[in-house]
Amino acid sequence: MAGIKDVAAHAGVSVATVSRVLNDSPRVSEKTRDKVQAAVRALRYRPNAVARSLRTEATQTLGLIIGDILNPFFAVLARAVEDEARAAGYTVVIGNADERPEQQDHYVRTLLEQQVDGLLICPTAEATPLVEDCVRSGSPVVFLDRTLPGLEVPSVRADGTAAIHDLVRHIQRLGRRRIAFISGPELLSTGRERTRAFHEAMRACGLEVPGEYVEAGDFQEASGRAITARFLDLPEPPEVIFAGDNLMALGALDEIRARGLRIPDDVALASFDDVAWFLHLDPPITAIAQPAEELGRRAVRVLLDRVEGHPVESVVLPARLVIRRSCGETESK
Amino acid sequence: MAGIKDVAAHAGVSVATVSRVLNDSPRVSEKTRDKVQAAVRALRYRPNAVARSLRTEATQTLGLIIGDILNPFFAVLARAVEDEARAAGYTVVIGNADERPEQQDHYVRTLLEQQVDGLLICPTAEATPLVEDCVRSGSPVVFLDRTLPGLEVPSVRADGTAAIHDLVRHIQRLGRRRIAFISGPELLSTGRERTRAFHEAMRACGLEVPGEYVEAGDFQEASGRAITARFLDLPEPPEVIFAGDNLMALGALDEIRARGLRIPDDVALASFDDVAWFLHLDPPITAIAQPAEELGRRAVRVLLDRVEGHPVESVVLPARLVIRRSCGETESK
DNA sequence: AGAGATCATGTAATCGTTTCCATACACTCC
DNA sequence: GGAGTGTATGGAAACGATTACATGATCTCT
Repeated sequence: MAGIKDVAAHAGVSVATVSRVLNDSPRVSEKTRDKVQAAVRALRYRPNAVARSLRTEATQTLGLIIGDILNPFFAVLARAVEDEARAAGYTVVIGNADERPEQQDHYVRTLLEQQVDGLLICPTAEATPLVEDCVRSGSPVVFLDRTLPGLEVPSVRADGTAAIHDLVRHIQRLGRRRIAFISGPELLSTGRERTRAFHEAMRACGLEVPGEYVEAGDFQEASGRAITARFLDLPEPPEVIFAGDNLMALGALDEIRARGLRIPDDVALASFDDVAWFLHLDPPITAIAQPAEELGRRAVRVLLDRVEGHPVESVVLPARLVIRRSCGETESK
Repeated sequence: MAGIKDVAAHAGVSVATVSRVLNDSPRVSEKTRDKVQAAVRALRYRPNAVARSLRTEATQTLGLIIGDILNPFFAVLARAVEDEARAAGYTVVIGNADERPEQQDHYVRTLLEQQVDGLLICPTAEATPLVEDCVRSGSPVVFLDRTLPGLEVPSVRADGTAAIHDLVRHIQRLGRRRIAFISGPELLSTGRERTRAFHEAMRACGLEVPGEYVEAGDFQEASGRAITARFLDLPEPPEVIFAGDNLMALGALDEIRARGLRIPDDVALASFDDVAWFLHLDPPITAIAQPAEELGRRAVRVLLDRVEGHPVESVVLPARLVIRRSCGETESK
């Protein structure tokens, strides 16, 4: 593979000059610039980013660690992160933690060794020693979607509190009161936050939440289905089932269908997380949409600000209620 | 950041020895090994992969260029590639070409500069000069899902021919004959192949294919919807609409629903590509499933064989028909 | 006991860039 | 015309690891 030396020889100049041309430094005469560029083309020279990074101590690369690329929410996030990063001249390396702390650690370690310029993490469960370490040692890290308590790390996330209030009020106006919630894992900040918001909203609307009406799943399809089954088997089953994320909503949907119940007539369904195909279901599912693209973009901007040493602040964007038909026909205004 | 030199100083040995311990070379005494490892822990030393790569000329990184991470088919592919690569000690950098040749080129260039050890490409449209160049210059490239004619590159893909035959026969047995096909772009090998297989299958079953019953979309939702509209406006509309990929099937579904038609009673629907939520639709969609995980895994294995200089062969795996209810109730056996 | 083999360790070159500093040449100005 | 000021270029030292080769110590065998 041709190197900068070969280009220099071919153009009859020194490597320093070639390097200057490549990084279009101003101090190069028109003539030599042309000679060098001709040599570059002739030899099909391609700069070696590894060598460059070693010297400049910057890789123009960001790391992104997410729960699971197969979850549409994360896919959208990843896509947005990549687009924004590319626009800023960065490449993104995505790591799939698969919601397992040890695999998350694997990626943190690998990405740090690869000398990424910054790291975006959607943290799984509690902080691991490695993550704490790397935060403490000052690596530029930004948390995305989720946060970890007790760590001084800027984060970019959505707040669903208001939207959950809106949802409960919407349901109440449609004349239903018995709402059950499939909550997320207590270990995740998003799980905790949604559960708290649900209770608050119910109280604010003057609605009861019996203990059996809230059960924690693991954000995966199977748990959504199992919990829905238990809800429906209750002596007094709920009129509405609200799932804490899109995968558990899917599980709930399956269970409801399997029992031959109709949505929304027999039981209504709503979900946290909006995904493209909710719109295509029959009936379309009422959901709380997180601004996923915006989250991804903002996260990159915050991270790059950190990398450049600017002071940064956490970002919280509101989620919003998207009313469709799965909780009943919308009241006319 | 502590380097190998600091570790050496701390342990009272030379950098060579530290390096040997790190790469667990056998020629190190038990005692020094312990000393070095202690120093590594004490200093929280983390090897610099950039420096290592420069010296060893290997980055332990693979590049993967796909059409769009938001398409569930590619998401599954990406996930499988990553899993298999990680198992082999490699990291994967994913590039979203967004089905645009120039963006594909951007990633090819960037990934080559980053010195990836191998490149997996799902090529968009025709070969660009850059891709041809890089293939000709012997970079280890493997095509995934799609191929490019005229280039000597091993590929890993699924063949849907047999499954499309099965589908047509299935539909015929259910008593329908007028099948329309939303085909993919002529520029993509997958588009061409599916169209050819559809025609063959129809002929083999003795069914007619009027010219108006085949129209090419772009593998995106909107085109699926528009083409479906035209099909349904035909004087003699089809009894079955077969979409060439999952996104166009979604578009078709929307158009059918928007007209208040019932599936499968008024018109049946089938899709190439199976995605998780087809199962959750009402009715569940009959589809042709590609072995996406297997494709991803095999692609990595073929690529790594190439990287290691072994002779490799292209892989073709069969797609298979998954019968659900969107074409009518299955005949009892 | 001395030659030769074996083993642990160290010295220094190297990978392909960037960049600091020196240099040489051409101006301008008094 | 010599001092001063730019400007284009080159030489060579980094960056942080790996590794060929050298070295000195210890062991084995006759």
